[in-house]
Amino acid sequence: MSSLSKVRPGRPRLTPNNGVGTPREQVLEAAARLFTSRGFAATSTREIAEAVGIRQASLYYHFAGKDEILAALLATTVRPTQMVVDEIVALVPPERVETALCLLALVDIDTLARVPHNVGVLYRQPDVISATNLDYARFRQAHGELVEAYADLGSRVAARHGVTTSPPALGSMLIQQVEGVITLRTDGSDVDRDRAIEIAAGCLRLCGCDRTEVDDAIRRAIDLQSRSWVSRIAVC
Amino acid sequence: MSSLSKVRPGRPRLTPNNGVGTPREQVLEAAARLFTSRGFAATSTREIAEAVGIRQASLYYHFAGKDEILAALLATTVRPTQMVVDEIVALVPPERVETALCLLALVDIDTLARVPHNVGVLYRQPDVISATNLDYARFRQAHGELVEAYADLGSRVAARHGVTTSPPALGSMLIQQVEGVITLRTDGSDVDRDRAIEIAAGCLRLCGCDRTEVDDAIRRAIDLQSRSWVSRIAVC
DNA sequence: ATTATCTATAGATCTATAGATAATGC
DNA sequence: ATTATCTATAGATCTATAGATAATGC
Repeated sequence: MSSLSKVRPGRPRLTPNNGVGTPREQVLEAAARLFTSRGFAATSTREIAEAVGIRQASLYYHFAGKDEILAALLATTVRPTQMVVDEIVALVPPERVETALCLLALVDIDTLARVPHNVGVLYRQPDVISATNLDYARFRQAHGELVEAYADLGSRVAARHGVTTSPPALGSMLIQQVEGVITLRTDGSDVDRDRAIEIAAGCLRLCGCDRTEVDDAIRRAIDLQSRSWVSRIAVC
Repeated sequence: MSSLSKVRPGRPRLTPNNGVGTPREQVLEAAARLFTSRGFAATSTREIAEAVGIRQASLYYHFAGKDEILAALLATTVRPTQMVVDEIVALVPPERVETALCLLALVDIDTLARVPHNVGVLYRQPDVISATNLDYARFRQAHGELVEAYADLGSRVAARHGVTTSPPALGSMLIQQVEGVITLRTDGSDVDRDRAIEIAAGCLRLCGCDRTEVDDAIRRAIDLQSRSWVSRIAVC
């Protein structure tokens, strides 16, 4: 049995369907790749169709329009971390806030480094923001909650070290650090395990941890990550 | 005498010229605002012309095309910091690396917070990157040199504190922190002096400085900045 | 009959060019 | 004469719709 999708009804494509998944999924995959690499407004429906291997008009059987393709993409783009923040925090005893922060950072960095196309970056593109009013608000809300989680854990760590940075500022500095992964990937660097650990260590130092505390928290967080389900978070 | 531009030859505009600067500058200003807020590909030449108050075709008297407008914008967008890194570093005695790093960060944050439109963000937009092959390479080069300056200063500070993060990784973490200002501005937050200092302090902590070292370096850097020409860097 | 494609095309842009026009400046 | 605009428009897209067609499935 072939790994190709089983033969479906409907008129055959001019170039045979060699893609994986349903046609709808093929469109989303191609659109994700083109939107993130060339931009939403700069990508025509024709280019998406060509990437899939169908005619431009055939897109409209699956989606009502270009905006709908974007909306469908954005809807699937909750950063997996957002689903599991609470579980991550609950995994660590409250007196080990450093470890919790470190684990959150590591999980987040891992997912950002691994998602196939960085669909999350679309929310930073002005053409996307002006194209979708509804979804953008929802994304900002969810993202804001993640920032709050960083702010909460971070400022609890910071308080122990006399670091007086305000929680909101600290939260945005921490997530900025983690989301540097997106920039690195865009620039073509690969984010390996060592790099992930360096970034997580940076987060701890941002909160005022000294070297031994950083090393300790990293060790514990890596251990927790390797033995728990959080390492197996779905990557869309 | 009026503050409006003096009357020029040429057929008058349908709507009188109330803008400041030459027509060329008016086009660049409008394009900067639209490109950064709505995206390059998503902005039509008609929209630029309307923002200026002229007809779409009149743009072509000043620029050969939309790409030329973009190129002219990008050409004026060397981050002022890039011009003065060496001077900033030279301003501080070599044994005070912390202060030098802090000063560099403060100057950089200040300029990023104050440039009228964040034209630098254009280089992060995929449609811009694929539209301009030539200028992009030059920008990356200049930006890379700035990252190296951060990497150099940062790792000299880090070495004193047993922080073993590799210089390139540390450099990108530091600039990531500083460029968080761009994200903040995009999100509508205002970056005041206190916020700038918090971010600069974060840079020092990233390199392993403890609280007293951070406070000391901040104090010295602020003093240097206030008494030297670097506070008066041109903002395009 | 249902499904998923195809061809063909309308209508709305959008970019860029050609040539006219209304000022100033000599 | 020179300058900076204007009007008009060609030609190239680009999005979306209408209707035909070639498969499967009952």
